[in-house]
Amino acid sequence: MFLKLIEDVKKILKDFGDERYIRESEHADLCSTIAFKIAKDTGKDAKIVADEIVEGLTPLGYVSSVHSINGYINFFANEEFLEDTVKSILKDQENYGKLNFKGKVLVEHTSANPDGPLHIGHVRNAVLGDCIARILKKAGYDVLTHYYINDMGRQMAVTYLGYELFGFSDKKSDHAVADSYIKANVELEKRPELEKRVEEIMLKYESLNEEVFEKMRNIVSFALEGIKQTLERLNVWHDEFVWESDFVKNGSVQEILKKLDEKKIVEKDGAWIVRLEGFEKEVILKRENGTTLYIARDLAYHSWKSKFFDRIVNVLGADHKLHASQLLKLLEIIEVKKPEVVFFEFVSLPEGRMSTRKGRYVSADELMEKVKEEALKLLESRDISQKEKDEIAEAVAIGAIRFDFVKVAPEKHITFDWHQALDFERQTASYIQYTHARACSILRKALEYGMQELDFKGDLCNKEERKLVINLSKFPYQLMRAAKDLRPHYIAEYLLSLSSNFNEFYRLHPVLKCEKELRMHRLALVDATRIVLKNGLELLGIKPLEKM
RNA sequence: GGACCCGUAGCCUAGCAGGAUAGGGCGUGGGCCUCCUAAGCCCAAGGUCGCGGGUUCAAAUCCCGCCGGGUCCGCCA
Repeated sequence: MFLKLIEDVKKILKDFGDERYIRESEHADLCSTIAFKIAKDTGKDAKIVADEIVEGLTPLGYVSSVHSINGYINFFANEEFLEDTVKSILKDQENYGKLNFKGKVLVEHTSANPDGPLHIGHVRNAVLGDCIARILKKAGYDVLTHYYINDMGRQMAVTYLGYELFGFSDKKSDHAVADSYIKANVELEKRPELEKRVEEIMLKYESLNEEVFEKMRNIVSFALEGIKQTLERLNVWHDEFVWESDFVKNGSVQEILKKLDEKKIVEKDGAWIVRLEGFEKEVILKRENGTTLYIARDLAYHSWKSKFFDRIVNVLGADHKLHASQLLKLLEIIEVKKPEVVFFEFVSLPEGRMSTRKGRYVSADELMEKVKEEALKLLESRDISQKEKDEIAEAVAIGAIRFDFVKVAPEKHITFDWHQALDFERQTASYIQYTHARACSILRKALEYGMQELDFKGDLCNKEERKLVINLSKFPYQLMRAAKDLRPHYIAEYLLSLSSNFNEFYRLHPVLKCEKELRMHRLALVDATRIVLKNGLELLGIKPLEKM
């Protein structure tokens, strides 16, 4: 509905309706700063320019009034806008917010090496990618998600070696794999002659040696089993798990190499080398021993992606920036559609960066367990069943973890802090879940008392209600911004502000105790808020609880 | 050394196609449950928006330089 308001403002401003100068404001429902721009170009006073513009304007559509103040042109929405906002939310329910973007989108995310369990760095990737996929889906796209299984790297050969030397313990599979992988790395330091075996495994795997191939696939699948359990608990979903080695197996890596070769850019000096303009570092496609490198397989994978999708999104750690820019450049050369890459910065521990190889990490499983324990403590004294407590604690814990990662802009470094991770007193997912539960509770009671009619009236709105409705109207607008920029934290910020608006309203204005007309009006508003919070939480993969 | 990212109160963070008193939260101090869930709400203190220049009527936001932190610069992925 807010998008409609913007359209109306554009219409009112006519020639001055440049969208770049229309923005949200704390002083109005919308404002335009076009007068400042014109003042700059013409050398006039912005105040006077704004006054002159406003003189010639007539409000229309959802806009009730236009004012010029200090160069700003302020717009206010009318009561019809408030009513239509609430009505369309109540009508559309879970579909409220849906946009009409069209096309097929592939989102690849997480794609952690299957040499151990997911750690909190992978969680950032998984949550970001999963939220982006949810947002794009709500925006109208046909979305598919991929986990790219990096089964061909050196680290997998070391994992294989670890299995040969130590086997796997009976821990959760991904943790068992990590233990042997870590031990194998220690062993490699002590006995450098084992390097030969590592290389042999890599060579045999790439040449599809039957025994090594089968065993490697089993090891990787075993690790993946545990990883999938973790992802499921995190409420992160992948439609497909794609094996890197399949692109070797089906010949598409060779095809890509041929394509590049035809472009006459490959130097063959034993190894296959491409020197890209503007890059200080050359790209190696093939080693002297004939095996391919990651980038060769990645090119094949992206060539495949480009055939089926209109928009391709990759979520990657910032350490992949060089690789990604080289990949993009090579894709450009062979005329293949390029992906949009969403980078996120590192999650480190107070004692430094994490490393699976060195066994220095906080696993996602450990994080989920500890956060849940903490959530359970808060529920101890509540008069609800143990089963309910467990379900609530689980939803609160997963929500808190997801929210903590999605809330901060991806380009910010995160230093993981246990104290912060376990603190529910902060404004976090549980704040939004609690607000949602509050709304549900009022509606539940209303139903119990036989007060099921809802009837929102624009003219009954007080200050807090009006503010709340205006913010409710912004949900599709915020979704659009998040989908365009691939920045899910807009949604997190939005839900916090909406919760705050609702809690202010809740404190000052009783719902169930007022006379009928006002009660029906407020109940409608409570229900509309409930719906938007629910839809918003679902965009972030957080369970909207009805009781807490 | 080069390239990229970050630097906003004691701590975490939003704002960064320039614009109205720099928003939140944690922590600190003080209030609010005979009333729809206090995982809530209100008030207060706390800010050279890393530093120095520049552009502009206007800079947290754009440009340049510096400082601090991170990442990358493998025939690893």
